[in-house]
Amino acid sequence: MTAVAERLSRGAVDKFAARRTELARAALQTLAELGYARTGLRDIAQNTDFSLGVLHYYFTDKVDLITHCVREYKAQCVTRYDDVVATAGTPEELAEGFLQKLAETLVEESDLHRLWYDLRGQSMFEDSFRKDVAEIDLSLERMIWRVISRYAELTGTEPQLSSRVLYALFDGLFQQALLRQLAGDPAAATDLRAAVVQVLPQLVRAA
Amino acid sequence: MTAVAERLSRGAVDKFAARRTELARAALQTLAELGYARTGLRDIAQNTDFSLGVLHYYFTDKVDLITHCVREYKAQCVTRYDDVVATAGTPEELAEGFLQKLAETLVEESDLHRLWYDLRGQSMFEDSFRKDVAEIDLSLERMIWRVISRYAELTGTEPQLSSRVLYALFDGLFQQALLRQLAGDPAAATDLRAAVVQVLPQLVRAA
DNA sequence: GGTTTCTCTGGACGGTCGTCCAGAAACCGT
DNA sequence: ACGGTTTCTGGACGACCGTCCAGAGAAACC
Repeated sequence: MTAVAERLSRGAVDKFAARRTELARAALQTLAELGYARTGLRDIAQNTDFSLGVLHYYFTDKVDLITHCVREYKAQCVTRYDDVVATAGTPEELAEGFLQKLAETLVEESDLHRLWYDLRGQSMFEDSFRKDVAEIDLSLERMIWRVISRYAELTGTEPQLSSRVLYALFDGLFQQALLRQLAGDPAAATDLRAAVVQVLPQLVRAA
Repeated sequence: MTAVAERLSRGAVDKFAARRTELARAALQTLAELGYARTGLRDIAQNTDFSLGVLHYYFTDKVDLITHCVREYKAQCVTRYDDVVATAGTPEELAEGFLQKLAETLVEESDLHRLWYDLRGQSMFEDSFRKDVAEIDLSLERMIWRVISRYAELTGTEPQLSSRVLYALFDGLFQQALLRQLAGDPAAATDLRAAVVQVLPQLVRAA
């Protein structure tokens, strides 16, 4: 049993876990800035108030740390559209709220999103990430499903495609928009909105 | 002027360029196996009949090598569906041929495809790759466009979405299928076929 | 207040990385 | 057969990597 696991299984988990989260959050920021391939533990430590050693004190190894980063990322973004879904009373309102958030996060959190695609790509090579990445992908799929199924409900229609396919389509649109956003294309967000506006009505149809 | 550039600008380019291509091809294979983050120049050299030094003899640095890998990749896959497009006489024939190739490459060239997504992800962090990646992405977009516009032609309809949006949608579908394929899901290819069959007819409509 | 436990530091360790080069080997026209 | 050029080798270089630890400092407990 590692020191970390031992520590976690004991009583006062709160403070220990809190610091882990704090460190994971800092690591997330550094990773989003540099990318997985170019981020070392020293880069991460330098982004905190602590030294390199603490990372090994709170995490067993690099994989453990990055796994917690990924979990932190998930917590941060999986509920992004839930407010909109909960409060929208008309399909137009829902669509507009969804589009707004979509374009907003594309521009303002582009670094975080590119990290997600980076890590999902890593999971195609490294088994250690596969499980967590797959879990997050599923969470994102459900997030999209909540939006679309609610949209269908509000329009009195039903989704014509499975949750999986719907997510794949939106993910493709978002990823292309992100590429253009990061390349400095000022029209990336606008074009993403336009694309979704075009696609959205075709995904649902009268039951 | 570097030694490599000097060599290239002279007369007998053929043999030099041929070896560069040979090395790039070997590098491509190694990268597809290990991924960008875990592939060193020594791994690549070990996959050839030569030593580490030759890599620096034929390429100025790692970026130069990988750039040529990416170009090699492009040459290898951008014409994948052109035969089908050229020979298909009916929409059904085209759709079936497209689906066949799509599922085939998903299974048999999954390593190469995951490398593409890996490198495209890298281009979100590293400027040096951005230009080449964007160019290949455009080539792939046009590849998809040739398929879809021909499909529309054969059905007497017209594409309802722009080339860019169409590519983003297919790319999303393919990437999700690839993730499942690499995770060992035996239904990945079948499900991709099913998804495309569902989506394809919705993308074109009577002019 | 003394002692145990938790937290953190700063540096060391072996290993791998990209880069570079002196010189051997192969190839060339003459 | 020979001198010049191209091609290739094998190893060296400094930098950076993840990991680990001895011990300093802080906190908690008796």
